[in-house]
Amino acid sequence: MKSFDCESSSEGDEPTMHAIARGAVEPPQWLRAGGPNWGWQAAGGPSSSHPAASSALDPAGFPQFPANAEENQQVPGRRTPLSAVGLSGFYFQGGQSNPNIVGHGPPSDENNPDPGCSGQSARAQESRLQNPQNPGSSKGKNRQGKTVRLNINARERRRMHDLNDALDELRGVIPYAHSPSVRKLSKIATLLLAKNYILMQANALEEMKRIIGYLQGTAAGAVGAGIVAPPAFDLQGFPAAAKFLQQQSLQPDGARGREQGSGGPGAAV
DNA sequence: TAGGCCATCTGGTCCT
DNA sequence: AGGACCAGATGGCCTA
Repeated sequence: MKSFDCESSSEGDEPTMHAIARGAVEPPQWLRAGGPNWGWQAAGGPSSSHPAASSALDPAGFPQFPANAEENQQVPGRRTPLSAVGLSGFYFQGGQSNPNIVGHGPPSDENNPDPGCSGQSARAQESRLQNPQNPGSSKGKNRQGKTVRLNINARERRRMHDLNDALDELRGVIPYAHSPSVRKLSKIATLLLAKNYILMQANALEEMKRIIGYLQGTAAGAVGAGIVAPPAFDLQGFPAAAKFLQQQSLQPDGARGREQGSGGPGAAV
């Protein structure tokens, strides 16, 4: 598919997507970036060479969690269902004047797409609408063949609509800038972003488990007394914990206690 | 104007 | 046989 050949995009929010979706497969980066940034951080991988990579670090582009479906529908570029614009049955209205477009019984709107609204090619429309000038004996068969073809087309259209609906739902649950002024994520962007979001969540979960295990492993009351990692304890795999402990060690005792209660950087985990 | 994205049509393949 | 799935082709829309 050509869409997958050239992923660079000219769309407004696409740059954010690229840095996130293609490069950020090393989630720990988001924890190392100072502050409770639960956002997408460019991982400095291959994607960092992408001209748009830096924009992914822009907090302004940071996720505003799940917008509702209504908001999604306001996003420019949103596909408009034929039925939603009152174009159901368009084909059959035309088909009545064109003997080649006939159906068996009352047609469903799915069988009657709107040639003016759809993006179908003129070639496709022409081949479907043209009169083949076949002999009368094959006319019935031809009509039946057209009906079969229309049914197949309708099913395929419905299938693609279902796929798009699923993609819309996916857009609704992954963090990115949901806004009427921001164009919705492309399909490929949605999939890549979702993939990295899952990886990030899994990574966060792993780290949280390690932190909990570590805290449970330390002597009771260690936090109140001032947390100090055991000499042999390797904090390399605990970026957030390391940062937390470092801050703890730099703060006076009083401030330390307050910080623990008010949810400091460590609380972001 | 070129490039990206998309919807649709279409024919092929596989499965039930 | 009919339906689901897939990929290629095509043209429209939008943006830089």
